[in-house]
Amino acid sequence: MARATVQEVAKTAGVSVGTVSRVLNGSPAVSESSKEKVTTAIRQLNYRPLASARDLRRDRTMRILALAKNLNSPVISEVFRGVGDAAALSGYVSLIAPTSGDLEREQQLVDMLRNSSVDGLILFSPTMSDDDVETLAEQFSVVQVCEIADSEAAFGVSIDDRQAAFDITRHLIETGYQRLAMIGNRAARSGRLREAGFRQAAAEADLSPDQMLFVEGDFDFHAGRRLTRKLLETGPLPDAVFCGSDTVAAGCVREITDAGLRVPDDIAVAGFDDSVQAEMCIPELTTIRQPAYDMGQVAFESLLERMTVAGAHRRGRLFLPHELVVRGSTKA
Amino acid sequence: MARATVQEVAKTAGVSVGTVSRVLNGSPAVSESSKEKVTTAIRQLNYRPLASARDLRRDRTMRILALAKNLNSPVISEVFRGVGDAAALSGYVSLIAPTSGDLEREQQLVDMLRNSSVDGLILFSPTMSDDDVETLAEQFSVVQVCEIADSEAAFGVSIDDRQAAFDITRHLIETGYQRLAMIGNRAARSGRLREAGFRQAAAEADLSPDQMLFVEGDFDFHAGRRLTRKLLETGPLPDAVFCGSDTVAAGCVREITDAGLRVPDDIAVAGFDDSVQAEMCIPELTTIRQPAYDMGQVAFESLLERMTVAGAHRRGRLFLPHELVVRGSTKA
DNA sequence: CCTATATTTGGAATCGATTCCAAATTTGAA
DNA sequence: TTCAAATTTGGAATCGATTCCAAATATAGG
Repeated sequence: MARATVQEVAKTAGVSVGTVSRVLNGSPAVSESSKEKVTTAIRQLNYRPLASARDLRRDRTMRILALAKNLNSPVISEVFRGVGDAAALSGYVSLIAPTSGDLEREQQLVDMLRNSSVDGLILFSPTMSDDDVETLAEQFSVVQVCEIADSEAAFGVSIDDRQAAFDITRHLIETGYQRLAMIGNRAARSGRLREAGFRQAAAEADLSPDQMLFVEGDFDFHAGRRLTRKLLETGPLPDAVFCGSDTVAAGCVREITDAGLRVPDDIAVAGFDDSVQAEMCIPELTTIRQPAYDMGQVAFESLLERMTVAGAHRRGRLFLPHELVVRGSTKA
Repeated sequence: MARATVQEVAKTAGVSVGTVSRVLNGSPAVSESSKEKVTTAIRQLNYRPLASARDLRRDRTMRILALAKNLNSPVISEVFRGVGDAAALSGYVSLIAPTSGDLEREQQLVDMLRNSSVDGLILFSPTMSDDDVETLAEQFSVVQVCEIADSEAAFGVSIDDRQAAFDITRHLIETGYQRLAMIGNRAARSGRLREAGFRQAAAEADLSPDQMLFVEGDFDFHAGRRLTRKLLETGPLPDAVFCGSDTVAAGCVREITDAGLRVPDDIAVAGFDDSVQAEMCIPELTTIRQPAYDMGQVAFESLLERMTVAGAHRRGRLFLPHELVVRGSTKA
C-alpha cells in the first residue's frame, strides 16, 4: 500500500485539497460535515502528511537539534531532558546527536541547521572554534549551553563556572585546608574557567604557588585515578584536592583510598556537578550542584525566542545559580 | 540576506538549474568549465540546498532516528555510538531522542518515521506494546536493539539475556554459593529474560525456592540500595546477590558494606553490563559484558538492509556474544 | 567537409502540502 | 422573498531541488 496524498484524501472524501488541508490544520472555516468526511477518509487511507512537503511550504520544521561530544555524562543527559521537555511544551521536537569530538561529523550535523532540516541548534561542547560558532549564530538560531567561551561575544546559558569553582575552593580554605591541588581539564571551556576560579580563591587566600598543585587531563574515572597517582607520587602531598568533575573525583577518592590514605582525614576531595556519582563515592562527595534540567529549559526558551522573534538580540550570557553541597569527602 | 535557491545560483553562474543540480550531485555529465562556474556561484551566494525540497523530490532523507527512554545509561550511549558510527559510514545521519517513558512523546517521535522525517527507526526500550511495534515494523523500517520481547515475532539485535543471566548465575553456583538472591526489574523486557535465566540456573542446580530470593524494582543506584536493604531485613541472608545491572549492583555493594558486612566474604555481588560502574565499585564487580558498541553497529546494518533492500525479511533475532567478567565482588 | 556518435545543456514537469483568491453557498435581517 | 453579509469551498499557484527528454554542441571517423 503506497503512501496516500492530500489529493487522494480529497477525492475519497469528495472535497477539495484545500478543505483537507484546512481540516489537517484545524482551520475554523470548515463545516462539520466536511470535517467529518475528511476525518473518515484520513483514517480509512491511513493518511499522514508528508513532512518534507509541509516543511517546504511552511518554511519551518518545528524541530531543533542539540549537539554534544558524548551523551554519557549525567549533566548532559539532564540538560537535554530539560531541553526536550521545554521543547515539547512549545510543540517542538528536540533531537540529539553526539559528535564524538569529530569536527567533520559536527559540520555535517550543523549543516542540518544550514539546510533547514531543523529550525534551531543547541550546542553543548562544540568542537568548532569560537569564531565559527559566532559566525553561525549571526545567521541562524543557535544557543550554547554549559560550555561557553569567555569571550567578548559569548552568549548562552550556564552556571558561573569561575564563581562556582571559587566558592568551593574558598570553602576548602575556610575549612582549614592549606595545601590545595586541582585536577582540571583545559580542553574544556568550562574547565579553564574552573581553573581560574580555583586560582583566584587560592590567590586571595595568599597561598603560595607550591601550595597550589595543578594537574590536568580528561574528565573520566580512569583519568581521575591516573592524575591522582601523579599527584601522590610527585611533590609534597596536598591536604585537599578539588576535581573538575564528580567522575574525576570518584577516581581520585578511589586512588587515595587504594594508596592506604583516608578521605577526608588525610586528604579531602571535592567534586563538581553533583551527579549520581557524588553519592556513590565513599565517603560521599562535597561538590557543586548544577541546575542542569533548568539550564536545558532556559536554553530552549532562549532558542525559541531567537527562532520566532525577528530581531531578537543574541548577545549575553545567562547565569543560573549553582549551589555548594557539603558532604563527607571534606571535613565540616 | 535571504536564502539562495538553485534558480539564483543558475542565473549567477549563467547556466540552467539542471546543470546546477548536476554539479551538486556529482553527475559526470558536466563540463569542467560549467562545474567551475557553478562552484564559484555557490560559494559566492553561500548556497545550501534546502533539505525539505530535496527530500520531497528524492523521497528519502538519509536520516534515521534512535529512541530510548533515557540517555544516561552507559549501555545506551555506547549502543548509539555504534549506531552513529555505522550510519556515518553509509552516509546517514543518526538522531537520538529520549521518550522519558511517555507514550505520547514516543508516538510523536515515531510519527517522524510515519511522515518520512526519517527513513528508519531504532528502538531501544519502547513504551508502546509489542503488538504496536510489530504493526509499525510491517510498514516501516524498524529495528529493535537490546530490549526485545521474547515473542513469536521478535526481531532485533541483542545479547541472549536469558543465557547471560544463566551463565553468571551458574558461575555463582559453581563458585560455591548456595543461597542466591536476585534483584531484577520486571518492567523491562530484558529484565524478565534475566530473571528467567537466573531461575533456570538455580532450578538446574536443585536449589529450593527459599534458596532463591527475588526482589524487583527500578534499575538505578538508589533502588539498588533500597532493594538490598529489603533483602537484608527480611528473610535469611543470601550468600550471593545477582543484580540485573551494574548500577543496581553498585547500590547493593554499598548497602551491604554500610551494614557492616563484607563483599564478597559475607555476601558476593554480581552485576550486569560491565559499565564503568563495575570498575568504580569496591571491590570491582563480577559482571556480564555486553558488546554494546557492536550491537549498535549491527543494528544499523540491519536497519540499512530494511531501508534499501525491497523485500528484506524482517523476522529473526540477532544474538551477539556476551562475556562473563570475573572480578573481586565474587570469590574466584 | 560531412555524417554519425558522444557529450553537454536547457527547461518543463514533478514531488505533496499549503495558501490565497475568487466563487459558491448559507445565514440573517428586513 | 430579497439582498447583503458571513461562511464555506474549489482549485491554481507556490515552495525549491531533481530528473527526464529533447535540443544543442562537440568529437571522431571516413
